[in-house]
Amino acid sequence: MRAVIAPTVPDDPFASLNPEQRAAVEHDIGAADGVSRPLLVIAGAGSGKTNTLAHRVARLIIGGADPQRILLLTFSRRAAGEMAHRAGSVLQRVMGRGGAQPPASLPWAGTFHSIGARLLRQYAGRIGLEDSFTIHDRGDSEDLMGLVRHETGLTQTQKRFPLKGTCLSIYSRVVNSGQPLALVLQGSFPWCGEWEAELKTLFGAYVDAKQEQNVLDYDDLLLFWSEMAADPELGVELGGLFDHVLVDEYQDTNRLQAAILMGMKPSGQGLMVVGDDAQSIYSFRGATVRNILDFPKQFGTPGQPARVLTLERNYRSTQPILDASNALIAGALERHAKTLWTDKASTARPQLVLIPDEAEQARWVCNRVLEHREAGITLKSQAVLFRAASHSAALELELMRRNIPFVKFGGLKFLEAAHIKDVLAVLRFAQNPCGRMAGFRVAQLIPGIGPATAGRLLDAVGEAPEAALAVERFAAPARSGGEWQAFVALYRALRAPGLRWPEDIELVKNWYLPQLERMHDDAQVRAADVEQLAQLAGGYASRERFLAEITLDPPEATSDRAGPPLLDEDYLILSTIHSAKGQEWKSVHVLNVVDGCIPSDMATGNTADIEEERRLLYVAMTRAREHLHLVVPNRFFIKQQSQLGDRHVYAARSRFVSPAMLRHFEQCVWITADAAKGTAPMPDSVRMLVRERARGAWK
DNA sequence: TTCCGAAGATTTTTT
DNA sequence: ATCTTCGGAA
Repeated sequence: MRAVIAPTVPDDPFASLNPEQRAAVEHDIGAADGVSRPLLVIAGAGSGKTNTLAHRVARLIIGGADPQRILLLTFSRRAAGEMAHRAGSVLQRVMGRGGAQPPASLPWAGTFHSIGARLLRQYAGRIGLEDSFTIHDRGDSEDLMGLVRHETGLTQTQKRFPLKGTCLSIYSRVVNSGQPLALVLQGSFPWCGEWEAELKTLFGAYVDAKQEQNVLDYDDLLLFWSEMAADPELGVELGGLFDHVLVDEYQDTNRLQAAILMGMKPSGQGLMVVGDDAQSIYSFRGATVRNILDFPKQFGTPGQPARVLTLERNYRSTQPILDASNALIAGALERHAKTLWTDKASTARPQLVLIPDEAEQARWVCNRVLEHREAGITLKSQAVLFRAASHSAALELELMRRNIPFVKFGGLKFLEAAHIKDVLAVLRFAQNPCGRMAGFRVAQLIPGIGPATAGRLLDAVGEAPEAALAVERFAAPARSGGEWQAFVALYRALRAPGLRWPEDIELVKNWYLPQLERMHDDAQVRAADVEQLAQLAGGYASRERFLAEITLDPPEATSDRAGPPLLDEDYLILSTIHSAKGQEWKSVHVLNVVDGCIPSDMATGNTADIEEERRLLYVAMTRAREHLHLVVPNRFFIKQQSQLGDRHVYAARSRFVSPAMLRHFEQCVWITADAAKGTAPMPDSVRMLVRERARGAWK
C-alpha cells in the first residue's frame, strides 16, 4: 500500500495553476467510488498544456497512484521525457527537499509506436508473433515494397506504376485511416486511381512478405496493438495494466490510435486526453480531428458523461501576436470556438516583411537574428520556421557564410544516409536472419555480389535451421574471394553468444570502414558519421534495444557542422513547422509566407487540405513569445517542377494573410537599392530598412 | 550476373 | 539538382 500524501500548503506547486488547469489536475481525485471519469482538455496554444499534464501526473501519484500503472502517450520521445521531468520536479517540491523520495520515473511514457513495440514484444507469444521481430523504418519498408512491386511484375506495366514510396504512403494511409483503398485513392491519390486492383494485390504480397520475414513496419505497431486491444480477453488484460491513461496531442491521433484506447478503456475510466483542434497538422498521416471532436460521444455514457475543460489563457505570447493568430484561425471553416488571451501586453505588432527574393530573405533574416542577439536574445531562443525542409537551403548557406551556428530539425535524417543504413543493416541481419531487407542490403556490399546472388543467399538462410551455418556454407561467386570470407567471420562473431554490446559495433566498424573506402570518394565524412553512430550505440542497453529504439526515435536534428554542436554553445534553431510542434521561442521568423509554400502547391486540391495549411501557419505563429516576423519573398525559385528547368516564380502573399488581417501587422518593405529607383514613396518603416541595408553592405 | 552510365521521373510534412 | 530505373558491356 502506498501512502497518500496531501499537498502541503507552504510550497504548493499547484497554487500557480489557473482555475481551469487546476480543475483538470484535480479532476475526480479522491472521487467517492475511486474512479475518474473520461476527461477531455481542449488546450489552446501556449496555455500551459504540458505543465497541466505534468501536474496531473504528479497529483495522481500524490493521490496514491502507482507510477508503474500510468500510461502516458505523447507525440515524441522528447515530449515524454519533458513530461516525466516536470512531473518529477513537482513531486519533489511537494515531498520537500528532506524526503529521500526518488524523482518520479514513468516507465510507461512514450509514443504510441514505442509503447506498442514494447507491448507487442511482451505479448508476442500470445498472438503468434516471434518475439525477435525487427522493426522496419520508412526506408526499409519502401525497399521491401519496391522488391515486392518488382516480383509482382508491376514494373513491367505499359503505363508507369506508382513508385515504391507512393505505394507505401497509400498502404499506410489505408491502414491508419481504416478507410477502404478506393476511398483513399480518390481522396488523396487521385492520380493512382486506375491502379486499384494492382495495388490491392501488391499490398497483399507486401503483408505476406513482412510476416514471412518476422518484421513489423510502423503501421503494424499500431495495427497489431489495436487488434490485441479489440480482442475481448486480451483487451481487458491490456487495459488492466494501467489505472490511468493520458494522451497528449490528441488532435493528431488517427483512427487506429482511438481504437486502441477504446479497446483498452472502453468505459473511458481513467482516460484523459489533451489537444487542440486548431493545431491539427498531421492528417497526411491519417490523423483525424474527429477523434478529439467525438471524444465525449465515444467515451462518455449517460451515467458517466465525459468532462470537457478548455484552457484559453495563453502564457506564451504577447497580445498583439495572439491577436494576429486569432484573426488567422478565425478564418477557418470549422473549429471549436476559442479565443486565446493573455495579460502580456505589448505595443509591438508582429511584422509582415516584403522582400524581393529568397537570397534577400536569407540576408534579412540573418541581420535580424544578429540584431536580436545584440539585444540579449540568445540564438537558442530564436527560431526560423518553414513549411518544407528544403525551404531553408538559401538561409543555411548564408548562415554558414557568416559563421552563425545553427541546428536544423526535420527534413533529411541521419538514418537515411546510405552508410548509416549499411551499418544498421549488418546489425539487423545478425539480430533477425529472416529479415530479408537487411541481409539483401548487406550482401550487396560485398564486391561481386548483386541482387541475384544476394537473393540466393537469403533463400539458403531462410531454409536452414541455423542461420550462421547457412552463411558459412554459402558458395559465394569466386570473384568475391577473401571479401566473402571476411564477412562470414564477422557474421559468426556477431551471432556468437558471449558478445557484449556495444562490442558488436566495433566489429562491424572494422569490417565496414574498408568497404566504405572502396565504395565512396567521400569516405572520410561518412566514416565520421559511422563513428557518431557508434557513440550513440553505447548509450543503449543491448543490440535489440538499440535497433528498436533507433528506428522509433531517431536523432532528430541534423547539423551541417562537423559533429553535434557542443552543449554549451549557442546556436540558432531551424525547423520545419511540423517539427516545431509544442515548442516556443522568444523570436520566430517564418519563411516563405507565400501562396505555393503556405499553402503548399501540393495541398491545394481540396478544402480540407487547405484548412490544414492554415492551421500549420497558425502553429508557426503561436510559437513566438515576443517577436514574430512573417517573411514574404516576392519571387522565389521553383525546382524540380518544369521540364524547362529551374525558373523564378512571382509569388503572392499567402492567401491566409487576408487584407482584413493586415491591421494586425506592422508592414515593412525591404528593397535593394536598384529596385528602389523610380518607385512610389515607401511606408515609414522603409527608412529603417534602408538603413539596415546600408549596414548589410558591409557584411 | 554484375556494374556502369544514360535516360527518366520528380508532390511536403513524420512515427 | 537528385534519385530511380533501365539497357548494354564486361
